[in-house]
Amino acid sequence: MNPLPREYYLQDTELVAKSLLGKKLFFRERGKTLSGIIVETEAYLGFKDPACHSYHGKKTDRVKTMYLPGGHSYIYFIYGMYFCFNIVTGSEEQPEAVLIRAVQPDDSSLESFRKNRGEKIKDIELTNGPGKLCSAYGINKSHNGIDLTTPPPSKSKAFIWIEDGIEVQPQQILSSSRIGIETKEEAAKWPLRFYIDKNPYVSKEK
DNA sequence: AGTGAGATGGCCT
DNA sequence: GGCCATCTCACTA
Repeated sequence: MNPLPREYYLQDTELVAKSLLGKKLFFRERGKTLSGIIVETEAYLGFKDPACHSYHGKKTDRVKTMYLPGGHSYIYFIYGMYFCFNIVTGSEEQPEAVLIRAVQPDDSSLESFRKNRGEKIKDIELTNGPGKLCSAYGINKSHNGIDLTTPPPSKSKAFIWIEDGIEVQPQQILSSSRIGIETKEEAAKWPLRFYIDKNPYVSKEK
């Protein structure tokens, strides 16, 4: 286990969103470790971003974990059925985050992912969307606010962390507007979604 | 392959 | 009461 350090997450949010492509997302609970390569992310830029939950300094119960230092998980419940997994970036005064939208499953995790998602789901459909990947990993609200840089003292507690994975060249990184925020005025156009070119595990082309 | 509706409940005004 | 950083299924073609 070799989690990326705190300093990594304190960098510029957009930079982190791009840099996370190719990294490995690990999740360990009840002695079982699942993993996949991050292939799609979105940046959410805090105070100045109308699409961000912390826009204009909003700090309701749900958004509180975004005010933790970079390198914590921010997980919220959406559409009555799904969870979205984000990684907090920046300092405590800077409630920004990166949404993980899709991963490419590691072979060692395929069996568990399918068990969590349903036996008839194709490999390609297991983790190609923010709600799908949470369901595949088994990530839910109980994992909100976890420190991704330091394993918990007790092994029985869940841990989520990121490690270096595959190398991604700058020219392999494409960007687009973010998914699902058409109603957020001009921010709907901001090119803050990043994904690996031609990777089949990306949620959708655009 | 692409479209459209329904599921389902926390969150916020 | 309406919105929502989503997904699935049934239906066209």
